[in-house]
This record gives sequence, structure tokens and C-alpha cells, in this order.
Amino acid sequence: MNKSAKTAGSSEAGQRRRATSYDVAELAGVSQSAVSRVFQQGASASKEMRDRVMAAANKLGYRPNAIARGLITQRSNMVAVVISQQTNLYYPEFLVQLTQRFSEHGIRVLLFALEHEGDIEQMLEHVLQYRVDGLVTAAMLTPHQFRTIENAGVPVVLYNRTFPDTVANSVRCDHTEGERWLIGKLHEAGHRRFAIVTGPEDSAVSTERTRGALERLEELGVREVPIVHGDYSSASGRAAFADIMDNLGHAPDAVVAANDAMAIGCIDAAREDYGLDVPGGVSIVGFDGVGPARFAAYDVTTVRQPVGRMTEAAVAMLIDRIGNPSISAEQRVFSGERIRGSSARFKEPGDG
Amino acid sequence: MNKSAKTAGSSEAGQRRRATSYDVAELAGVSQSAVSRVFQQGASASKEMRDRVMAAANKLGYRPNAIARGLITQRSNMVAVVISQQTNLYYPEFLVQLTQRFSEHGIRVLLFALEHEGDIEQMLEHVLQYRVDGLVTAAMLTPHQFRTIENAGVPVVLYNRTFPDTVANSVRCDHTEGERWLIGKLHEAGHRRFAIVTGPEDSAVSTERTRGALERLEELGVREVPIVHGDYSSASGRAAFADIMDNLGHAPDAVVAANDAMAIGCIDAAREDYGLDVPGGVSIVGFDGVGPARFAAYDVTTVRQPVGRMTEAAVAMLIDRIGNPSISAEQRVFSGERIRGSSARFKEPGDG
DNA sequence: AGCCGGTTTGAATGCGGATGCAATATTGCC
DNA sequence: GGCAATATTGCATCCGCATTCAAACCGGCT
Repeated sequence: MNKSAKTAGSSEAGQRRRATSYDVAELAGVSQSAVSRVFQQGASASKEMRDRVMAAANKLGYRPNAIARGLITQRSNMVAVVISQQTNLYYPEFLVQLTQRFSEHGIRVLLFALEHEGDIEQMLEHVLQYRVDGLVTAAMLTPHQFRTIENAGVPVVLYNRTFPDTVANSVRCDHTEGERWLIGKLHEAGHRRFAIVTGPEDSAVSTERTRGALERLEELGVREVPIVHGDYSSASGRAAFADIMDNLGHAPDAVVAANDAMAIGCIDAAREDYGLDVPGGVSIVGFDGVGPARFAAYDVTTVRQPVGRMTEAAVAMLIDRIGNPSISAEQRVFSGERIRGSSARFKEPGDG
Repeated sequence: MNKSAKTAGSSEAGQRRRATSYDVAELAGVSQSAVSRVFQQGASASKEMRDRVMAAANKLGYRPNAIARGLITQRSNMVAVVISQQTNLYYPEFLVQLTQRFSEHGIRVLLFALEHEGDIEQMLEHVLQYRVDGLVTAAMLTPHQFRTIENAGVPVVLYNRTFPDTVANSVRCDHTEGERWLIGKLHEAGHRRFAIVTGPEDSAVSTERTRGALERLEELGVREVPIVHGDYSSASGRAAFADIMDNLGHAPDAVVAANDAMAIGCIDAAREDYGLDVPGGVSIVGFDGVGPARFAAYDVTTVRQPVGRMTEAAVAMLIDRIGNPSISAEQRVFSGERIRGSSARFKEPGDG
């Protein structure tokens, strides 16, 4: 009643102090606690109270202050997501999916992006100051850093990272298995002279893939495999292929790149710079199954990470741990999807 | 000295309540205010005080609580960044750069990722509840939503988006100009029969590009240009090219795709599905200058958005507005970098 | 010794909302 | 109608830190 006198509140004044629950309470003629309860899940409030409060709240443009709420409830409803530059460049779906999935649970993502995987130290301090409820990291942290975070009461989920001697929650793709399959198939199809293009040295993922490949090669009796370093970019893959040619003096039977981007670079180099047919003259395989790997001009033979299932698992796992911090750790390992492209000669379409 | 004996405080107890400034004060034998001052920038504290407090803080593993600090200072030191799925898929550098640049100013990014550009409404509520200091959006909002946010005292910077009749801060690439250049060059080189592949209908960027292309074609007297809809993916580009062939019954002289991914799809279609040479049989141009556009197999003729300068501008602009909310709006428009790839026949290397 | 300007320090208060507890209102039931 | 059981509501307090104001302190100088 008498609404015209009070309307001034909401829309017009841009600069005025934001309305608080006290303002709403006063306008609605109730207590601040009542306002608080109306804006909560399982709180008791009569329909009439609810209506009066909501009316006042709308009139004032009131919104509960998540910061204040976080202070009193000890739950910020934010999780930190730590990625390196690489992560978002090569798996852009990762961040978006993670954010959307957390969002469905009412959880926001506070993003931390590292130039290199090693830069975590300063970042860590900020992560902890924000009292996030949890942390997902797709960048490497030291066991010491990991313990620092968990000791601060923040559950951590490692994404495609693991520790040798520390119990931690993790979600990862089985890179070793994937590389072993690729090598096995190449060998089976008659390839004998291999070359490997690795990723950045500080990349845990690259290390794991390269190790997997080398182990399998060793088992198959293939020795003296030249290893060239790249940085995950296609340009570095192209340069790496040139290095290999220089090293060997001739084309290898197969090049195993630590990711698809470099595999694409290798294919470009083979065709453009050395006039080699792919896979006729040389077979080239990658890893990841990213979008560009499926462009018709490349159609890279690779192993695809099931990013969708992995982000889903990471989110579920972190939410579980937030709800019950004392449950024991779990590791979830996903096999990659084997993609027989046309950048490598394989024996036949039958399974192996 | 005696390091083993004292380590107990911080590292071991995982579950204990986090240390507060009062805990530190008590241990150091000083007041809480003193602790607060030691952890601030321009606060006065003697060296001795500083040392005592820091010693106690380290012993307890104390870290100032950013949430509580935000409540009292009315500054959360967080900005919201709103993106659509597309944004991160096609410009993964955008988010990383933005985050890193804000980080240099002590500002964290709270990420909101939309499935589609239209889904802002619910999100908005959350953005405002978190009392972010500012907002950068690479997704479209309605003028009404924009005003809601600014009325709540949150400065907004639009990224590659604009409003017809609302004064707003924005950073964008001049898509119109870029498309006009591409069309002009194609026409100059003798292309007459054009086809256009647009992006998703809810993409403001795609609309602007298509409009720019059509305007220039109109000026050049080219009419009846078939327009096919894509969704920014390379697969949709490939399908779109087939549609064009069906429509026309023959190959156009040039296909103008609203982004590089679709241009790549078109190139695949032309070569693989129709045996056409690119650019011999058909010229294909894109937009964005993304990484894959430079793969040797495509080498797309395109206009590159200067993402680095644009994110820098967006960050600087938002920080200015946060520091001084009353300064008037500014629009920064960047020209794209013109990239003469080899996917289109252009007249000659000279400038135009 | 006494006084002054300047620097440190501490006590008290508030930011905005959640919650335990007690007071009150409502309902059900005999 | 009266009383117990239940649902609502308000009061007071607390979350952790920044900040104002006044008190304490310090060195220099007359």
C-alpha cells in the first residue's frame, strides 16, 4: 500500500549503497533474521512473510551478499581451478565443461592461469586466501605444495597429474596405455625405425607419454630411438621433424609425437618440406584427439582423451570430498579412445 | 635453530580451525589491529612488530582471509568474466591472457561459462551476489541486463559486443572493416560469384561480419549471394559448402566464411568432396586468424583479431573504471591484421 | 626536566548475513 | 475450552578483518 512513495529505491539510484538484509527488513517491517531465512533453502517462513520480504527485496533490488554469507557459513561456494597456458590452448573444452558442471551444483570457479606449470608458488598463496572450498589443478604441484593445500583444509583433485608417494585424489587419462597401443600397432604394421617428439620438459603429461612409448619400443626390441624436444605447438612439431631428418639422414618409418598439434606440424614438414607422403613415406601419430586432428587434410591417428567424462569425474570427486573431507582418496583412470586416422599405416581395420 | 621442535604448529593439524588474526595476535602478544596492519600495504608498523607478527603468523600458517577482507573493504578483488562456449573454443588465449593480466593487478577472475549466449539471465544473479568489482563479458547481454549490472555499481566492459543506443565501455575488433577488405580483395582479383557461410544466429560477431560482407558486395554490385548457416565448427563449414554446391549447382568463385574453422571445413569439402582445387577452383576466406588457420595444409586467407592487445585494453579499461566509476565510457576498436594466406586468389602482394 | 610533533599501538566498532535460543503464534486434539 | 506440540519470528551473537580515534611512545630541542 502506498507504493508510490517508496518506489524510489531500486532502479534509479546507481551509486547508493547496495541494499542489505537490514534495509529489506526495515521496509518489510520484519527482522533481519526473517529476511535471511526467506533467502535460504530449508528455513522456515510463512507464506505471508515470504511475500512481504520478497516484495521489499524486489523494490530495493536486494541480493544476498555471497561474500558475507561465505564468511559466516565458512563456505565460499567457490572452487579454484588451476591451469597452465597449455591446458586451455589444447583442451579448451576442459575449462568450459568444468565451469558449467560446477555451476550446476551452485559452485563458482575462481580461475588461476599459469604461464608455465612451475609458477604455482605465488598463486598458491592467493588460492588459499580466498578460502575456496576445493581445488582442481591441471598443473603440476610439488608434494609439498599439495600438502600445504590439503592441510589448509582444501580438498584437491589432480587432473592428469599424479604423485609417486602421496595419496591424492586424481582423474587422469592412461597415457601409457595409449602410447603402448600406438607403438604396438605401428610395429605390427612393419614400422621399425621410430622417432619421438616430446612436449615441454615441465609437462608431466608429455613425460608420461614418452616413457610409455619408449617402454613399449624397448619390449619390442627397438633401440636407439631419436628423441627431439618440442613445446606442444605445431610449429615446434614442424621444426622437430626437420631435426629428425637431420639426425637420421633419412626419414624414419614412424614419428610418434606427444600431442596432436606437433603431429600436425610433423605432417606439414613431411609433405611440404621433404616431399614425403603421409603415411606412404612416413607414418605419424599424435595424442589427444583434439579438433584439428580430425581435419581432412590431417586425419591424425591418435588416442583421444575422454575430456567430457574426465571433467565430470573431477567435479563429482571434488564435490564428494567437499561434502565429506575425511573419505579416503580415489584415483580414476580413463582409457583413451583409439582413433585410426589416416596419418599412419596400420595393419588392418580388425581390432588388436 | 631447533627446527624440528617447532614445526608442529602449522603443518600437521589438518582439521583444526584456520588461524585468524586474533590467533596470531595472541601468540605474538600484540593486538589484532597490529596483525592486520602488518598484512597491509601502507600501514604503519615498526620493524620489531613486523617481525614478531610474521614469526607468529608463519608458525600458525596464518593467511589473511580474502573473504572477510572483501566484506569490510567493500572490494572483493574479483572480477567476473562471462564467456560463451564458443569464445573459449575458438580463442582459448582470451581467457588465459585476461586472467594473467588481471592477476598482475592482484585481481582474480570468477569465471562464468554459458552454453549459449542467451543464457545470461540466471548467471547474472550469481555474478551480482558475489560482489565482483567489475565484469568483462564476451557474451551478449541485453541493454536491460547491462543496466541492471551497472546500477548495482559493477562496471562492465563489453568484448566484441556493442549496444545500439546505450553508452557502454567496449573493446572490439572491427569485423566490418575486415570483411570489407576481404571482399574487396576478392572482387579485385576477379571473383564475382560469392557465397557466404555465417555463424550461429545468436552470435553478434557473426552477424556483424556477415553484414559487413554483404554491404561491401552490394557496393560492388554483387547481388543474390547465397547465405548458408553454420555453427562455427569446421564440420558445419564442410556441410555448408555442400549446401552451397547444391544451391548453385556449380562452384562459386569465392566462399566467405564467418570464421576460420568453417573456412577450413569448406576447404576440406572443396578438396575432398568435390575435387576442387583451393584456391584454383574456389577461393575461401575466413576470419579470426586462429592457430589452425596457419597449418600448411590450409594457410587460410583471413583477418586476425589482435587478441593480445584487445585483452590488454579490456583489462586496463576495467581497472580504470573500478578505480574511478564516474569516468565516461570509451570504445576501443582494433583493426584486424590482414593475412594473405594461400586459400584465396588475390591480385598481387602489393598493398591495397 | 619539560614540551612538541610525529609515529606506533590498541580498543572499539562495523561490514552483511546465518543461526541458536527464547518468545510468540498457530494448530491439533481431547 | 484448554493444553501440548509444532511452526514462526525476533534477539543477540559471531564470522575475520579494516579502520577510526585516542592513548602511548619516542626522539629532539629549549
